[in-house]
Amino acid sequence: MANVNLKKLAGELNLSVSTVSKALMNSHEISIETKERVLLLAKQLNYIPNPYASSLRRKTSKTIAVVIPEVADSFFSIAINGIESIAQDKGYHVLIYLTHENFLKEKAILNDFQSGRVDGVLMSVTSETVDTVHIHDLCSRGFPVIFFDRVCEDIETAKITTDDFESSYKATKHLIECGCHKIAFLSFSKSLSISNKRMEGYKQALADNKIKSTDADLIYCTNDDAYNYTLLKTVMAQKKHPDGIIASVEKLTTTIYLVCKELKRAIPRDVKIVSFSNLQSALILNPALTTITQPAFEMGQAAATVLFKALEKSSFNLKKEKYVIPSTLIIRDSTRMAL
Amino acid sequence: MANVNLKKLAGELNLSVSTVSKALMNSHEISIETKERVLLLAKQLNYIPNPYASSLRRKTSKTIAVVIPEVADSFFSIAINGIESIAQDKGYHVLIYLTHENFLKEKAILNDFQSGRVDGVLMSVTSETVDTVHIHDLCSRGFPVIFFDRVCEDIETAKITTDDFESSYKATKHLIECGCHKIAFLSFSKSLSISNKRMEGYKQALADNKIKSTDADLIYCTNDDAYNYTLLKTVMAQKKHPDGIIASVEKLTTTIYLVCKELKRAIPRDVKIVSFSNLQSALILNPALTTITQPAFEMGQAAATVLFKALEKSSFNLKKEKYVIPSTLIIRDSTRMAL
DNA sequence: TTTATTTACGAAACCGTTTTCGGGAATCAG
DNA sequence: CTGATTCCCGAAAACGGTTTCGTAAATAAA
Repeated sequence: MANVNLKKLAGELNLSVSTVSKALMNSHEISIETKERVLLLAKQLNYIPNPYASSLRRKTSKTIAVVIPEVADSFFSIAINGIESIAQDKGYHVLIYLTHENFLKEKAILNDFQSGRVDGVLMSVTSETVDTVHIHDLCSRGFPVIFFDRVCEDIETAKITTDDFESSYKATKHLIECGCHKIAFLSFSKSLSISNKRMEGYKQALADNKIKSTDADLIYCTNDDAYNYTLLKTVMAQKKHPDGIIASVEKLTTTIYLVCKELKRAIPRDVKIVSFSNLQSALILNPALTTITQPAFEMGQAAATVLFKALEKSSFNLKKEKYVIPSTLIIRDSTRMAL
Repeated sequence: MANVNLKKLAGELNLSVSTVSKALMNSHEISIETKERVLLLAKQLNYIPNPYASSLRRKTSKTIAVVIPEVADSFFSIAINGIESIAQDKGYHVLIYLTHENFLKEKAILNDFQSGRVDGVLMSVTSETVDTVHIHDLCSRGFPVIFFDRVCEDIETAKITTDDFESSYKATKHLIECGCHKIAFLSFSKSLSISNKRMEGYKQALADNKIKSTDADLIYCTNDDAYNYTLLKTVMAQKKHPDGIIASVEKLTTTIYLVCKELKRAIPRDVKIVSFSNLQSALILNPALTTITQPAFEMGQAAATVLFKALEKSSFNLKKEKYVIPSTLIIRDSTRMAL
């Protein structure tokens, strides 16, 4: 492929390889005239340096990794957008790895990073991740790890999150103010801190409003849509079904809507629904969905920005970097009182 | 980072670097006992080869690129899923590049591939791409380029598409059968072949059913949501507004729904809508959206599969590879007659 | 026994950069 | 005029693998 390299340029110009290299790097050791000669020919021949030779020598790859559970989720899609926008600015390349919520995959992917393939990683852990030695290993080697959204509590490194507790609290309070008495919380992982924080916000709001919380109202969904469907169906089929629901993850929205449709539970009359979601189509749903919308793009940008700060200054202390970017509760028809 | 390398292993084992390397590659030149010794120590010390040293020497990177307009679109998200699933199987890494429908970005990104950074590219061109020399350049150097979804007609290489003409024809016919007489087509690019094929299918269906097509019914939307909103608003505000609409791209769905809501045009009573879309939430929209759903995951997988065939056999002729995976028309409430 | 072949390994070149080091020529200070 | 700097460049080592080639020893063939 890349047929024109430094040696070729050097040959054409009657210069040494090292001189050409330095000229291209705008080194002060090289005279202006020589630099111009080199630049000119390099442009003419469309010289493009071999990134792998360069990475090998410099021990930096100008590449970062993004490790996420999946990409078919608008939060992660939009976050990638934010990450990529910063990376492109900085001239970095971004490798994408999907774990599909599989812990072993996550482990294998991170293990590979010891090879020096990437200069740092932005990640959201899987819902299965409880053991964190694979991440700890990387961190202890000084490898930059930045968590965004789904963080590991027990690892001290940069974390970009949203205000999960507070926004969940607000959403729950909103449901209560709308007259809900029996509010269910749809969790999707027992281990994920993000899921637990949201649950805590929910519980706190109930407590503050003197509503007793039952464990029966905590619905543990999984990554399996079919399973979730039957689970939610049994929940909503009960005579004393919840009159308010908080879905702690976007993908549960479709399921709960379908269940309500099937069971002829009218939203918001029979049950009011609010969901953590970044779906652009939330406002054209039937009915329009009240959402807690996470600042996905901003979180992606923030994560990338922090990483690049660390890459630019090796003394940069990632452990101190904690950013909490607030989510916004957008009230729509699915929680409307008079309808 | 990667402190344990071949030299280290060789030292510990009293072997030469070349022997260790060959042992790890399971070369026949190395005795079984030596191989076992090497493998054991490599595992113990968690040896991970430096990918860049290897790429430099072998002139292959075990990395592919995916170049797409954006990722916050369910078609592309799902397609990435398909691509990544195959790549992970094959032990390849995938670099993501977003063009944001910007031709110059696309050009710069592809130009960089001459460096040997990636072994091949899967791409969907921008809506601005008319000049295709940058792609031609790569192809003529024998660099594997696989188009998926948004292809360039004038470039002979592997193409994975869906049946844009036929599915658009079917959708239009469906609208006609639902009693629509004035059907508008929402295009999003004058140059994109995919957009034009869909338009042709639409026109053909009109012609076959003796409905005269007016240029006024071809609505050219852009990448700017706000612009599209006002454009569609003026269209739908007319007294003789369309009674049927085909949205040729997913992102226009939200816009047209909002416009109808704003203008109190009832769907499907006043206007019936069908959209090219992979939104999972289509069936819980207000009303549920009739879609032409593209086989995004399968297209991604197919594209990756073709690429890996080419990478495994250098004699593989990409020019002959054309796959058309059909879309499916899913009829829902937004085109229902009696409502 | 001699010759040919196989087996198992090491030395060294190589991939294309970057970077250190050294040195000749020119410029400057004394 | 001599010595110290500065300017500009090239030789060579280095990065960490892979691959070619050579070769000593063991084995097979003649």
